[in-house]
Amino acid sequence: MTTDAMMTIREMCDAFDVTPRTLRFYEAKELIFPKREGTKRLFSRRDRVRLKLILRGKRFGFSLEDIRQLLDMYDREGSERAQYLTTYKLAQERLAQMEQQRDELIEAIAELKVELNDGAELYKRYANETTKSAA
Amino acid sequence: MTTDAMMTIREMCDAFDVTPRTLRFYEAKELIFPKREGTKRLFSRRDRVRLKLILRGKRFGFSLEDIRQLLDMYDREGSERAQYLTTYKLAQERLAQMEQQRDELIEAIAELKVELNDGAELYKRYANETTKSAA
DNA sequence: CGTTACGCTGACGTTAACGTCAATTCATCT
DNA sequence: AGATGAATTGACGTTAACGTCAGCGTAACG
Repeated sequence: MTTDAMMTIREMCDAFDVTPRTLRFYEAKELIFPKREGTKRLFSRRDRVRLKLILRGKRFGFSLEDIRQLLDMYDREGSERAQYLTTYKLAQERLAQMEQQRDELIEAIAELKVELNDGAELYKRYANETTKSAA
Repeated sequence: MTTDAMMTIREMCDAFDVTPRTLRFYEAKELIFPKREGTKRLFSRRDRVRLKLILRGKRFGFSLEDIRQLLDMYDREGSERAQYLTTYKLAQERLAQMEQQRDELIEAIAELKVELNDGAELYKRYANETTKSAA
């Protein structure tokens, strides 16, 4: 159904907006497993699914190492409850981190806005003085 | 008024919770300018003010290089309107970045929560099956 | 058969912000 | 005087996720 053919490295790069180096790097890190036609890489549907998950994981802020472990567990999904729980726990921990990060960010934004307001008033005064002396 | 004495590197480290390496690094990057008593560093009130600003800047997510530029302008605060505007603009740009980052984070959190819910239901099914087969 | 394009494999480079370690100096404590 | 404890400089190490470059093979075009 979902285009089942193998894809070349270039097609992959165009499809996912990554560089060849990135794909080779992910292969070296055992995140994807392209087959070979002679020496050239061929990416299967499975590789594409994994790459999609990798990129999503990155958006979530997971490290590649985290992602590799998650993918490994994802493979034998359901086969081992304990492992699934590990995945679940890892994701929840990450979620907690992200929420904390979000809160810190929100606070920092608020602080920075205050500074900017202070600054704006300072600037207004200077602008006034300048205007006055120019008048 | 605000304790005007010079401080040793150790006092600084204790006061600001940084390592000596950090202070030396900041000096090398020309963010602070401790005097010398023989070969030993002595930090003035000015250094302390700057360090405080540096650490705040880091909380805001500025790079040290950004911070250095901001401090330089801060020094001649008010003396040059154009420079003040530059500072202001830089801070606003950073604010925009942070707000975008915050929004992306919030979205990623939402996505991740959905995944976790999906996962939780999957797990419930497995748990059920296991319970059944155990019964 | 020459060249142009693409792919492959090492292997070293990059960035930020320090950490870590060695060799040395200096002052103080005993 | 010897030992102990801080400080200093210089230099290399670290981490993540690739970027970049050299040197090589090969496949198709004309």
